[in-house]
Amino acid sequence: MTAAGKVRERNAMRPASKQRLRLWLRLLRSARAIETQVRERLRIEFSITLPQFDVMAALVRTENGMTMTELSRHLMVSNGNVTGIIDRLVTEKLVLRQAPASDRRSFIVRLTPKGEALFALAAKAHEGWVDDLLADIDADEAERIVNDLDGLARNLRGGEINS
Amino acid sequence: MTAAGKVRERNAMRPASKQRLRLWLRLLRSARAIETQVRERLRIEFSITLPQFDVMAALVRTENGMTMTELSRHLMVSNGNVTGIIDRLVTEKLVLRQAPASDRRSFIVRLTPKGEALFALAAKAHEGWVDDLLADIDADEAERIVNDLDGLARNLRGGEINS
DNA sequence: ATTGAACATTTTAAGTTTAAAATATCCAGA
DNA sequence: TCTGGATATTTTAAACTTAAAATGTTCAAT
Repeated sequence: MTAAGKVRERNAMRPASKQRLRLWLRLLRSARAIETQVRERLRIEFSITLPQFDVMAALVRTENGMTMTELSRHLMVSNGNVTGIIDRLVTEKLVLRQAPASDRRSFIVRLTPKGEALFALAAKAHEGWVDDLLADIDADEAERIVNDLDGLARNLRGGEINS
Repeated sequence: MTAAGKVRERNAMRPASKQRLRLWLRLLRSARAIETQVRERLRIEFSITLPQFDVMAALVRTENGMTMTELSRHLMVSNGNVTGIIDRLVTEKLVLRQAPASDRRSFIVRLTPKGEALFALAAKAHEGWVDDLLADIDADEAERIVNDLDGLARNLRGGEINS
């Protein structure tokens, strides 16, 4: 038997629970490896942090901004967390907080023109980095995994799923 | 054409770079969703944090402990980070630092018997949680994704790959 | 033996993250 | 109108995280 065949046989013998545990560890490890790369490049090339990039990526899709709670849910981070990230983005004049007339509890967060311009550059670079980092995975493989992960995410209460 | 067929056609039209970007966003989202669940349950049931669990998981596999640097590389976190996590685990008497005679720069970190006992319980529970969370993915699917992610990880300098 | 580069770890500063408590506001029902 | 539960956000405390600088140690080449 080939070496690869032996690996397959050994894996097939694992109970499903062990396979899923392996999958989870791989998932975490891969996500961390990519995150580390992206974080470092964002810092060096654009002087922004990954969470700040994530917030801007959420905002750029919306016509009318998002509230703090919407951001928190979309990014799957705690609500208190968003406050600090937005504070720093406001300081850098990349986003602004607007008080809607209708509900004085909430704020609408929007990108400023400066934020839009910076994000456009960063997003373009970001797509290129990811394309390089994932170069070993072709489009079909990528789609298959995306679909598998979609099924997975439906089991987990909480987070939104977006394009 | 079926709705699923339309989705496939639309996805097939995307350039590979967009597909890879989608994959990365899904990967991050799935990992976060699982992490949130695991973190909460570890805290509630075992009063430990996820990073502390990760450290103990690394240590339990070793016969002779690991140095701080080995831990840092294995977990793919910065070296300074490990210091604080170990400090807190030492306070809880779950691990201990040993000074090896050979090299006074380094420390060997080991699980205490208390740490081993706690981790054994937590690891068993953890495997069950992950099995539930990933229940939609069968063993074959899991193995396929694991293999795909392995190929991916090889592109990324740094992190170790482990069973 | 000395020196200097490499290595292991800790420290520091800034930012992120969470859970939980506190504040302020909204809104529906009595 | 009033009251209470729900909602939106901020604050707080503790832990995590990183990058970079500082400290101490090792080791090889002189």
